[in-house]
Amino acid sequence: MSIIDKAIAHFTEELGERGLRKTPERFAILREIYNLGGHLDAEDLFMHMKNQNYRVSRATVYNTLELLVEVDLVKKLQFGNNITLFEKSLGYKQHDHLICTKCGRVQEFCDPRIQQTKSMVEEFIDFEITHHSLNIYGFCRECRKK
Amino acid sequence: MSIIDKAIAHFTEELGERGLRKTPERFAILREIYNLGGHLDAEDLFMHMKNQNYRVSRATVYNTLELLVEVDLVKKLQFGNNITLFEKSLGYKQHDHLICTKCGRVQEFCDPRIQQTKSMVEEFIDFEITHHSLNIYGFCRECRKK
DNA sequence: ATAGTTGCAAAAGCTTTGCAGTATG
DNA sequence: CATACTGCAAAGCTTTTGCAACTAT
Repeated sequence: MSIIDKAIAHFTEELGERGLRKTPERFAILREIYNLGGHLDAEDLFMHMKNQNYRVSRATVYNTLELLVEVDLVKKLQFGNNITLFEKSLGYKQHDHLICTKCGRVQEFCDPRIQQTKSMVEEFIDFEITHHSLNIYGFCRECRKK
Repeated sequence: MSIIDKAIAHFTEELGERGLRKTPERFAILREIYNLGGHLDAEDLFMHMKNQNYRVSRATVYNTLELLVEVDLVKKLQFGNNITLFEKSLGYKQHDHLICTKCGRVQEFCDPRIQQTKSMVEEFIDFEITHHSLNIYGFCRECRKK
């Protein structure tokens, strides 16, 4: 069973549990995100759907993205001030992001230390963590050369 | 010499070096941020200035905030989707933030591990770091009790 | 004197909302 | 068939921009 099929199955189940309707738009958007891959914003996604002659509205794109974030199929990323991107999350291991402020490129990286930090926070500050966001900004290798 | 005086001195120097004018509005905004303390957004700051009968415009508040971030006197924080807050940074040691998604409260915490992560990124990924943002979201002690 | 800055209001950009029509369960 | 969901366009919010007036140097 491929990742996309697992995602669709999970979405179907969640929609059922929540008493929400299984509309074709919702599945089309999920499929598009998983097929495209990478990081994309709401407008990108909307245009991609339009270009393929899907009849979807911006409102539905925004609503569905929010829903997909809620059921953990998509992660919402916030970089800098007004850059919001989304990425598929099923089958992805935990990672954080490096953002090049010159060329805008986004790289992923992993460091288990963040897990230790989170454990420390839960234990000593008595804070119940739902999620985190670690972004490191600077210049990527290519931009440093120039 | 108090923190605020150091901040003013630093700002004066930076403005001089950059050939920018030392306008009363710029210093008034800097003073307001350091006097108020805590986390505040652009609109808060604008209203505070207005209430004290300062004659400043929103544009100047935004421009000056950006300038203060550039000269490292103020840090810009981005929480969730559309929450941008600013905090004074002179005399503050490095820290990150815990954001309660129920009551909106923002707590600060320190963990030296983030420095190790940054060193690792610089060394092994060849990425030149300028700054980072680590936000942990969840429920604070008070909200967990309810 | 002369640019850099400011205030004001309009514009821009992204996201949400209202409403009438549509289609899921 | 009832009503959750959709498309469309208008409205909302925060931030930016354009321009005439002002002022630091």
